Amino acid sequence: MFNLSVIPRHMGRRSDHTPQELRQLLVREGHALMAERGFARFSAREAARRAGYSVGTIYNVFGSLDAYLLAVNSRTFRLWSAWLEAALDGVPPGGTARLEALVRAYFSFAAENANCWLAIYDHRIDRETPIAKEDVAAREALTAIVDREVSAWMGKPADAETRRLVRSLISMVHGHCAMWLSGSFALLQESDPASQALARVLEVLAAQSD
Amino acid sequence: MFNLSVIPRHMGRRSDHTPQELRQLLVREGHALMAERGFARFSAREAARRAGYSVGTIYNVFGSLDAYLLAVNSRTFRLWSAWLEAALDGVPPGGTARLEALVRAYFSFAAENANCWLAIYDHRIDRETPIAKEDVAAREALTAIVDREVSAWMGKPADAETRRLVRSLISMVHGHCAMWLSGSFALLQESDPASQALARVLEVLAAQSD
DNA sequence: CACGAAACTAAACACTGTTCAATTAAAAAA
DNA sequence: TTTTTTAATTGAACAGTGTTTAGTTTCGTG
Repeated sequence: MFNLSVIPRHMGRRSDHTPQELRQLLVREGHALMAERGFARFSAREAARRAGYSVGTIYNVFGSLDAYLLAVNSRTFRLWSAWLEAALDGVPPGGTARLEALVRAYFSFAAENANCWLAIYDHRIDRETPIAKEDVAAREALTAIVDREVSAWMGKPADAETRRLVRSLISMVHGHCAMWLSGSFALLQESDPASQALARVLEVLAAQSD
Repeated sequence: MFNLSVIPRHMGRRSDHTPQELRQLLVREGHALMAERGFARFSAREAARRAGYSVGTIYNVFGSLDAYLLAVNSRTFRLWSAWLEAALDGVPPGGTARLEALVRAYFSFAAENANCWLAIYDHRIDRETPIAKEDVAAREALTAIVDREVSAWMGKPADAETRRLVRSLISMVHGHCAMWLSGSFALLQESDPASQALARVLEVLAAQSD
C-alpha cells in the first residue's frame, strides 16, 4: 500500500498548480505539519514532501525558510482573527461582555491550536530581515480587533495613549497564555489562567477611569 | 595557529575532572554558547567540543539532551535570582520602591541576557518527562522572591489567594518582556515596556485593596 | 597484580537546511 | 509551426545536527 497522492515526478517544470495554488498548498501543508509536530520538530523538507514537491520549491516560491515560516504563521494569525470575530459576533455592547468574550476567545484559540500558536513566537527573525506586507497585515489585523473593542468599551476613538495601553493589555494576556501553554514554571498549578488574565484586564481597565 | 585549549585526546576513561567539575564545565560552556547563539542555533555537539569532550559525554553525564538543556537553563534561573536579589539589596521597604526595583531588574536581566532568557521558554518538554529536583528548585526560587516581596508589600504572609495572584503578576510581566525580546508584533513600537509592565502591576495591586 | 566496572570516544545512522547544476516544459519569437 | 529562450522543478552534494552503540582506555577494588 503506497501513497497515491504523492506520485514521484520527473525533474523540470510542472504545471499542475498555478503559482497562487502552489503557494497556498505549501502554506496549508506546512500549517498542518506545524499543528502536528510543533515548531521544534517542523521540517520544510517534510512539508514539501507532503505537498508532492521537493524542498527546492519552497525556496523558489518563498525565497527563504524564514519567509516560508512567516507565511505559515500568517495563516495562523488569519485563523485567529477569524476565531475572535466569530466569538464576538452577536455579543451585545454594554458592560464587559465583549471584552470578556475577546479574552476567552484569545485563550481558546491558543489552547486548541497550541503548536501553531506557540510557533508564532518560536520563530525569531533578525530585526532587519524584510517582512512581506501580507504578513505584516495579518499581524496588524489582530491588534486592530483589540483596538476596536477597547476603544468601543471606552466610548471614544483610540488615541495614541489608548493604543499604547492596548498593546500592554495584549502583552498581559499573552503572558498568561504563553506561560500556560509552554508549561513554564509560573502557571504549572493554575487551572484557569484565562480567568486570571481576564480579571487582570478588567482591573487595569477600571484603573484607567480615574 | 591552532587551539591549545582543546587538545585531541584518545578514547577511554579520563580523570582530568571530577564528576562535579565536569557537570559544571559542561553547563557553563553550554550556557556561554546559548548566550552567543540562542536556542535555535544551539548545538550540544559544539558545547561538548568547546569543553574538550565529545557529545557522548553529555549523554553520559546528563542522560538526555533535555536534561542537559534543563541544567543549562537552571544556571540562567540561578543567575536571574541573584540579579534580582542584588537589585533589591538596600532598597528600603515602604511604598512601591521594592516592587519597582523588582520589575525593573526582571526586565534588565532579560534584556542583558536575551538569548539565555528566551531559551528558558524555547525549551519545551513533555509534561510527563521527569525534572531533576535541582532544576525544579532553581525555578521555584525565582517565584519565591516575588512571593516574598508581594506579601511584604501587602503586610501579610502569602496565603493561597496571594500566591495565585503573584503567579498572575509574573505572567503579566513575562508577557511584556517576551513580546519585547522576541520582537513580536505588538510591542515593536513600544520604547519602554518595563514601565508599562510596572504600571500594570501597580494598578492590579491597587485593585486588590478594595 | 589482575580484573571488572566506569568513563570516554569514534563512527554510524537518519535526519536537517541550503545551494546548484541538470532537466524538463511552458512561453515567446521566428 | 518550429525554434529559441526562459522559468520551474528536481536530485544530489555539503555541512551540519541529535542519538545510539561498539570499542578503547583507565580507575578502583579485590
